[in-house]
Amino acid sequence: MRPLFHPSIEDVTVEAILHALSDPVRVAIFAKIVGSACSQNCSNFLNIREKNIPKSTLSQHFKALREAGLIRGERRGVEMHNTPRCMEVDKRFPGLISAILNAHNIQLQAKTKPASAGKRKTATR
Amino acid sequence: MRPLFHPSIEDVTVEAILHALSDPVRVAIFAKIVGSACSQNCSNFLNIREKNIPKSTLSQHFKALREAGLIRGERRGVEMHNTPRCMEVDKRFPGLISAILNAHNIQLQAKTKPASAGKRKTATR
DNA sequence: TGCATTGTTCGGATTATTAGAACTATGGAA
DNA sequence: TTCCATAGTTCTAATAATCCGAACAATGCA
Repeated sequence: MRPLFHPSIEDVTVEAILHALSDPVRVAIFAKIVGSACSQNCSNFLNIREKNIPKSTLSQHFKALREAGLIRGERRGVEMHNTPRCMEVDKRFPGLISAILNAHNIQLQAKTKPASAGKRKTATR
Repeated sequence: MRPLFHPSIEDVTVEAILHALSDPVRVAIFAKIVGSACSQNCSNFLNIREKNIPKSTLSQHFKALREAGLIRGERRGVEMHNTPRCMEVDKRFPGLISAILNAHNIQLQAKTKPASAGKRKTATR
């Protein structure tokens, strides 16, 4: 089996990061990896966002996140440990990841409680 | 000709924004629209980033930016005036757009002058 | 050795992106 | 008014990317 490829931090591009995080499943995965204290293996995400993701698709998603430079994957025995590369990425592109994750959270909150402050003006032209 | 569609700000999603800006041509267009004082028409971008973009492709790119909620397009006579929607978007997703544009600038600078401060450590592992 | 578990790779179907050609819409000049 | 130039859009077909089931590889354990 082919060894995992990780770009060195100076080869990481904004385009690749944005593309990787423009997929709802992938942001959800990334957000969970960032938010959890210990590293996560892939199968923890077989049903994320109330959807059943086939594991072949999951594998591709993790590959996309890895090759965008967002996570680091390390095989440990039969499973894989995924850790975020936020520190490095943040040094290269300050504030980028936190702004994206923050926006992602705002959107989630607006979706789960739509009756709150979101509708003060009925339709913002 | 079909009227232009613009999403209202609460329908704008992070995914759509990231996807729109994950294309090198589209970020370049958007950055220029944001950076210029007056509104820009589409044909100003027929050759951006030293590439010749066919106008049918350009038209699709502008549609993508519009429908992501990033710009507002307004037909004035024969041409179109494009203005950014940064204010609205920033109210919804604070810091998102500026972080992306900032990262984009960092990347551009690193590309145009690769011999400067970018290589203090020969290879950042 | 045999098997369960975890993740990858392959192949075909579906979907998105690209760009040339034909088209629409507007403003001016003759 | 008629004709033409200009600015964008839509149509269509080729190409590329994505998705997911099936087959596979790699590890750990009974």
